[in-house]
Amino acid sequence: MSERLWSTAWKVGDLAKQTGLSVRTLHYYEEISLLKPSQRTEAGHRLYTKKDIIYLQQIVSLRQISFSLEEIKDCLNNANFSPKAVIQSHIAKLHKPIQLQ
Amino acid sequence: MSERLWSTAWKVGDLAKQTGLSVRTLHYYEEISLLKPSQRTEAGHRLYTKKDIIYLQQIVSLRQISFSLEEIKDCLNNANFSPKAVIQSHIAKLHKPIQLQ
DNA sequence: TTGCTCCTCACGTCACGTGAGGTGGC
DNA sequence: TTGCTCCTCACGTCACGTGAGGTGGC
Repeated sequence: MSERLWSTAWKVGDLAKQTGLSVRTLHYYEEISLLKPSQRTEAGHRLYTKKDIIYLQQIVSLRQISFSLEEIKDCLNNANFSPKAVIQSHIAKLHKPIQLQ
Repeated sequence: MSERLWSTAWKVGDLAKQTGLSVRTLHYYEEISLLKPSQRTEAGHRLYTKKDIIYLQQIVSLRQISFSLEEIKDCLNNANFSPKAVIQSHIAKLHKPIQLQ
């Protein structure tokens, strides 16, 4: 009956090790509805699928360029979201020089 | 007597505009003894010198690669501090690939 | 059975944000 | 005098860290 449904899924600890995030961080992302695992085991353990992981990689990328988690949520929920445009606008900001005097 | 000592110095608001940091952030950096302005006016207004600004630019650089303010303090207080070594170790970390399975 | 990982609270912390109330120079 | 910037509290918030106490599969 229960033939390890999660053979192609990852538990929260696996994902933490592989991404360098903490388990607490993944819990928090679920808490604020940023990334909810697609499945749970019968015992209530979180199961992340390949799809979840791809989504998480986008989150991590945007976080690295100092987006707030709220902004990331907006970006990824927006059907018009274009990674290329986001990166380009980020680079444009970086090119604004720090001017003294 | 007081012939605008700060002709070659910047007030906290000037510095905020030019670096993109907030005034509160600069207050906070002084509060935790990360960056104390070299001078104050008679009225108690913070005056940052060229030296302070160079120091601040190092802080901002290290913060951008996700150093904590405590780590930054240690780095910059360490006589052996080598920007090159820090950046190289940071790049090495980035090259550690995210591995699944 | 022992160890490890998982779970849900829940309080603590870091790095600021955001007024509140008042002072000071062009 | 009006506006703007400056000051010092001090409480709030975001993104987690860190136990506390208990459950579950190899």
